[in-house]
Amino acid sequence: MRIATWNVNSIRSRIDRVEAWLQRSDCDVLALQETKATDEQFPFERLRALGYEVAHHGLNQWNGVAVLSRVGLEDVQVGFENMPMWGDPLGAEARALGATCGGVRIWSLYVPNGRSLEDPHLAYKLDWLAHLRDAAAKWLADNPSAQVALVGDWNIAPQDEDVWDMEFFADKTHVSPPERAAFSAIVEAGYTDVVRPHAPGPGVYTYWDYQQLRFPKRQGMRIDFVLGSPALTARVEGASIDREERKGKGASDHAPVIVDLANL
DNA sequence: ATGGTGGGTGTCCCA
Repeated sequence: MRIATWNVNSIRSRIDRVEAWLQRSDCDVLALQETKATDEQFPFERLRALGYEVAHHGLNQWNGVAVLSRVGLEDVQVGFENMPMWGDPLGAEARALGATCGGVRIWSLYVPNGRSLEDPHLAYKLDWLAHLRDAAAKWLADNPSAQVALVGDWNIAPQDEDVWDMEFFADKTHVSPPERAAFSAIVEAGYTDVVRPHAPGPGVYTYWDYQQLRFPKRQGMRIDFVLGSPALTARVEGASIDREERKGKGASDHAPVIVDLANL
């Protein structure tokens, strides 16, 4: 079974690319982030026509997460337990969607962007991650052999090699100790980065800013991850980052991240 | 040539 995650940065502007990618990638499950669409605007039919069941959660032009599956899609859940809210008026943002696909509990996650070290959005991001940790720990406590994949755009570079220049990021988010601690807490709760062993760094990234010619200059960040529960991690046979998809006109600023699981 | 972006409900906000 092949699963993947991809921040598409607007499904409406990227639908041709997503269709073409699905047609060539032999993917069974694809989690999307930043669909930037309401459910009404989401192109369900074009994806169903490719053989996928589709669950989407989108409230407005921001955020938005989806799960596509051709191996079943059951028990869809919008948001995780006690997920923090944001905004005025206070409300849940469309940042987490769970679904069971082929026996794997997939969570498509779009972790809040902290914006800057002084911004209240950073505290929101840390709180959101702490509650995700609590929810994910409980899923494993309830069933230690559960196959769970926490996938998506984490907006964190956990190691120094995950950014192109630590000096550039010295006063920026994504690499700060509190953010890295929040990521580590989820790892310590039992979830493993299953891609890194198959795509070692340095210089291996999943995101390149549109600005400043970051992609051709190979100045990226590794911020999109697939974290597997122990039972899922045991099934991983390979993984890759589809850097080719970042090339050319009309690319998302993120590349798809792909994981291959042994059949049961 | 020392600059160079691209989404969205757009002339501002968000990444």
